[in-house]
Amino acid sequence: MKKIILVDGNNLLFRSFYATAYQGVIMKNSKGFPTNALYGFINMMNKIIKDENPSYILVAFDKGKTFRHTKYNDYKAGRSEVPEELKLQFPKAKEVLDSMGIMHFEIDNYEADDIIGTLSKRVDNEDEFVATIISSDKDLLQLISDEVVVKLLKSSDYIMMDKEEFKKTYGTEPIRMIDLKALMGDPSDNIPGVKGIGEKTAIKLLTEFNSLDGVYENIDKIKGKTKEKLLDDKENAYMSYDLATIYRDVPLEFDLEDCKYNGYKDKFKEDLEELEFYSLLKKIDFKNENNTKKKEEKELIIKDIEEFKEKEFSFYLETRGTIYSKSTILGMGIYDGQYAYFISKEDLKKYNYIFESDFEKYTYDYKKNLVVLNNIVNFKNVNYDTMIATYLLDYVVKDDISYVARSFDYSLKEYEELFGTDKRPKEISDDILKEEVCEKAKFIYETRKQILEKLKEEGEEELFTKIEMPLTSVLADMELTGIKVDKNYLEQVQNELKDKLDTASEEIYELAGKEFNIMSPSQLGIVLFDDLQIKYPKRIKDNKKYSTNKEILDKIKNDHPIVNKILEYRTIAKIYTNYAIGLQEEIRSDQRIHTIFTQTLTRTGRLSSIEPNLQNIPARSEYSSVIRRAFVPDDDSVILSSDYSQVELRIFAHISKEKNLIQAFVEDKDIHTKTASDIFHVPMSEVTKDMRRNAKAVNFGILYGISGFGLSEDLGIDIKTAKNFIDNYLETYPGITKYMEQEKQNAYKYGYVKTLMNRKRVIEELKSKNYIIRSAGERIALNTPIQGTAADILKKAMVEIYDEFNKRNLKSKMLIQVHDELVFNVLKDELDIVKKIVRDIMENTFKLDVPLKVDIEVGNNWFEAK
DNA sequence: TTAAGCTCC
DNA sequence: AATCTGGAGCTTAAT
Repeated sequence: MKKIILVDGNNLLFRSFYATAYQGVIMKNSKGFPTNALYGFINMMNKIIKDENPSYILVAFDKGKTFRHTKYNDYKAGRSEVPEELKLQFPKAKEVLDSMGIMHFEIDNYEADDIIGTLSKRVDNEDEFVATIISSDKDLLQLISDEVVVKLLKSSDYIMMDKEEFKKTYGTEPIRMIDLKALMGDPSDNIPGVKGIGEKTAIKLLTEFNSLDGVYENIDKIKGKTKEKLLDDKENAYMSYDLATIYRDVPLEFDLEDCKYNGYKDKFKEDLEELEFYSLLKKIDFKNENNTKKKEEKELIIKDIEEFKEKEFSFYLETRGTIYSKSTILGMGIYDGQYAYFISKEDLKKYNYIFESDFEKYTYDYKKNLVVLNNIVNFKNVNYDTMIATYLLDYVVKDDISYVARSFDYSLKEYEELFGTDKRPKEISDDILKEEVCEKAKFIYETRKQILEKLKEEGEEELFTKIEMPLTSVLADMELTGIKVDKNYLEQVQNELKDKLDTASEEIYELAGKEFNIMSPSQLGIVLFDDLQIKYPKRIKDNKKYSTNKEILDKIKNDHPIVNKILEYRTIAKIYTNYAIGLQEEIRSDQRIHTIFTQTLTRTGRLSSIEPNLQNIPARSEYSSVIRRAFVPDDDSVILSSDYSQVELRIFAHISKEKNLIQAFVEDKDIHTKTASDIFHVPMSEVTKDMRRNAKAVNFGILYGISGFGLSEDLGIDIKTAKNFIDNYLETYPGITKYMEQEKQNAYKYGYVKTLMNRKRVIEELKSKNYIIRSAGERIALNTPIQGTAADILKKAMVEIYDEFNKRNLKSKMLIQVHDELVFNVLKDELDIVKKIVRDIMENTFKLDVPLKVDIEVGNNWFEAK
């Protein structure tokens, strides 16, 4: 029996391209030729040769305009453009296949799918061959037969799909993949399917009725929404069926026998050199033609930790579970540039001295180490964290190190591959664990110089070493400290709110004339707009669903007494579940809440706070005082809150260099009154409350790039007046118009923007052909430097305040950061000095053309301190 | 799992 | 023709 490998070349190249390109970084060689797609492609081809040991292989490509041989030929024209950087890599891919001795094929007006479909049909029709198809496109699963299997690519590995496996997963025959797609659609392939039906529903339908025809023949047996959807989209379903069907009669002038694999040629080496894939060059065994078993690349030697001689090293802590309060320690890998070592969980304490040395240490997610190993290991001189560094380079960073490793030619096993999912956890053997954590430590060590070099190129060295790295320790300390919360008090609040909710809901049922779920937008919509016949204040769009959000309810609150009740119910319900109950559940046995500050998540440089989120505790609403009173100081202490006054507007004034705005801040005027005076052309003394309110909305709107439409909605005025406000504003402050134009231009030119401390954000949206997306990109370009600089400044202040507290041996503690506010537990004895330190540092840590101003308040709980 | 809604700066 | 304010997290309903 002969085996032929059929590879979907387009699919492979696309995958490899987008695996890295969406992070905004496209790998190029020194000549500037993009190579990211080629890297993954060649790597995968090499892996296929190694794993499959094929005698016959063919890589198929799309050619010409892509269309299916159906009556819906032009449908697929809607697929998005291929990026230029990817297009360039196609010819090279084919050239490399030649030098790898692998046949490839393309033919006008057919897709790779069709070629593979045709060849697999031939395999089905004769006796000598079996086939293995390789792609990540599930569409191809329809080709599975007794003689044809599909290996579905998933990250760096693949899943074998044969007839049995398919049946297990989809509960039906492979040919029904077409019916499945007809129902669920495939956005990536522009196949619409039936709107609102996803994979789960589609599989259920097919298990019951076997085929698309079967579904429609039995449509009366189907109930509710699903039936409606099916009937609404019947035409689309059948069109999708045709689109999803792979054409299997492409005119081919060659046969299976012609697809012999010939083995690597000398030119392959040259190609890799030209592409500068040095790690691949090392890995590939060129002499072993037609692959006998290969030697692995240089084995990682793992020695006994007892043999470790002190020097600089990297370490990687493996834990099960990513939330550190709930995670278990599995062990630690260490790499010293030559050898690797493994320390088991039990031994970590014993080898603490290794981490306490003065030698430099590098890791990934240092904060997790500090929190999880608190009281077990004392870390000293850890000055490099791959997670932080790559975040600053604007890679998308996840908890899983393997994710970012892919961007650096490294393939590390993914968390899921090693540990499975929450539902299906996998057991991991000690040997594999040991090897994997050591590989990870090695990755940290070996990419460090390269990554530091990139940081330097971007001018982010100081941001990294002086702000983000030290901040990691500050945040770890804040997380470990936590904030004291009065549980009894919250319980009491919970009970009171519960009563209010009960009363309110009864009143609502009374007014509605029936009982219903007030929290259900769809039920509420029916009550308001159908039962009570309140006029819907907006045009109802095609999707024919009523929105019942606050904006809508505010507009109709004079039409019926029920509306205000519902608004009230919603607010109380939110406070009740999210805060009164939610916060209680997060209080640990030490009476404190320990949030996690994510340092590598936001695109602007802000922190975020999770489990629970302490950055969205009510502050303005009626019930904010009730919740904030629950946050209390320790014994002999008070809560101190210190927040920047209008920090973003001040930064805006500085960056735009708008004289009028700068002057207003320098003279310490009420900025919104001043703006009102300027845009309404009245003296400051004559600015009315209403004028100030309008000016304030414009001030903030401008920061976010609001339109006349948005401002009019915000202020409840007509669009024309709103536009007028904005025009007046821009006329009054010409520097701002100029700045905005320039910033946009730069963003288009470079594809990214930077904050005052060089934090970088790549803006892919600016490349979009879609006006809406591009406009969003422009607003991002304008807002990010401002929001990001504000984040930079407060982070810098946090590090300095923390150091100063330590230097002076103060026992007061920084507890929470809320973007422009810091919350402290301050010992009463230390109140004066803390006030002074915090104000001094926050106001002076970064010099702008306008002064920075902070407001400090103190109290016996967070409410009193605000 | 996704969308809607609401909380914060 | 559709959209219209930047950055987050959490809960509930609905599918």
